Amino acid sequence: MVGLHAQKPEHRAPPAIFLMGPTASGKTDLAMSLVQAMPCEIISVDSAMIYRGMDIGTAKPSAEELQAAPHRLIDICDPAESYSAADFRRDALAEMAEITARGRIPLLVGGTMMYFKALLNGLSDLPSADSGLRAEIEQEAERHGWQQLHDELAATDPEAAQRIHPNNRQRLMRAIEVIRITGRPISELWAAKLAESPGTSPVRRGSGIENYPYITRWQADEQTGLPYTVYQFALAPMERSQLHQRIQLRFGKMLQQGFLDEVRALKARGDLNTDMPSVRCVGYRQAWDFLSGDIDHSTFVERGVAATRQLAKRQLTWLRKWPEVQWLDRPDPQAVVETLKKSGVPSTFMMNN
RNA sequence: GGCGCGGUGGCAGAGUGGUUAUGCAGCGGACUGCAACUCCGUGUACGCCGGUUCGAUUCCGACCCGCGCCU
Repeated sequence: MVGLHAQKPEHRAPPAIFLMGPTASGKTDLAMSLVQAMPCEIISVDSAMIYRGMDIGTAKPSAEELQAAPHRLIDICDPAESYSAADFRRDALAEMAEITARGRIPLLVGGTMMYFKALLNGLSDLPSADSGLRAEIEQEAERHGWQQLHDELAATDPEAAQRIHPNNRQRLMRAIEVIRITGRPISELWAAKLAESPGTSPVRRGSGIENYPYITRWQADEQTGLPYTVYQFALAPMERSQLHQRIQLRFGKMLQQGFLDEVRALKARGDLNTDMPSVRCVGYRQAWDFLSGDIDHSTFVERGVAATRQLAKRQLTWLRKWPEVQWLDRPDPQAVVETLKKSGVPSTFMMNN
């Protein structure tokens, strides 16, 4: 394939499309249509679909759909593993670079807003999680109480203490973890990223992108520091009640498709537990409780559906304040194509093959 | 028809003569390495009418509705 970028050496970063939206809004449908309409390749942005063996409950695209439109970053982890926003950023950048190098457009589709944010805005240079240290911190908390840990944080890093509620153990633990590993206040490390002026270093070292000559020639986007021109879309029905309806319907379908058998199989492995991110996923956690005999079937369904609604609400909270998104109230590929054309995406990108 | 018990916010469920029960759901929000996570905020609701009282969701009476028993 002739390098489209080489033919049209504008000093503009190559395109990338973000397709975001709450659960059950029809993102997969729209992505499938877009793959038909233009030369793009899908990268999943979903913290649950990364897990192998978790297909029904995560609403993973079907085998036929995956055949027609391969999704990257799906089925990349065992349910016993955990995966972080930093992992995602690294992997997504590598996949984007590869797709772009082939003259195609990366289409990032999903609902894990934290991953989108990490990709778009980057992350500070922080150490990754240390399970040993976390266990230690947890023990201390059991002895002295979480409040005391928060007091401790307030003494050494008042800014972080102010931003993290004392009840938010997970984030409190993370802050203390980082401080103990680096010996520096976490708020200082957060600030370090903001100081780095965006746009000046188009290629992030270690991202994998520097291996692709097509890309290194472009300026990074001024806003994000990403070496892509990002077009962002948010898909969600206008009416919340409509989304609730879809969620309810879809949960019922999942049950018919054997969702409980899927969870039964996970449970039967014997090495998974409810502290793991995989088992904490919406629906799975409630199914786990049901299969353990802690709740009855109707409670399971009720709580599973409610948890999904709550997920959708949190996703919408992210999206509402998201800058520069175009909202779509239904999975209409034409609307996306039109926007891209108007935005000056080269027409060679608009025709498939 | 008679007797008994009960009617509390969308649901569940305490309670009191005058100061917010609470839980769940819903809604709003935060969120830089577990993010489909984690966390924060948010509702004077007491069946109806009358009476007692400075004051009634709480006491008294009638009525309506539900459940149970009796004829």
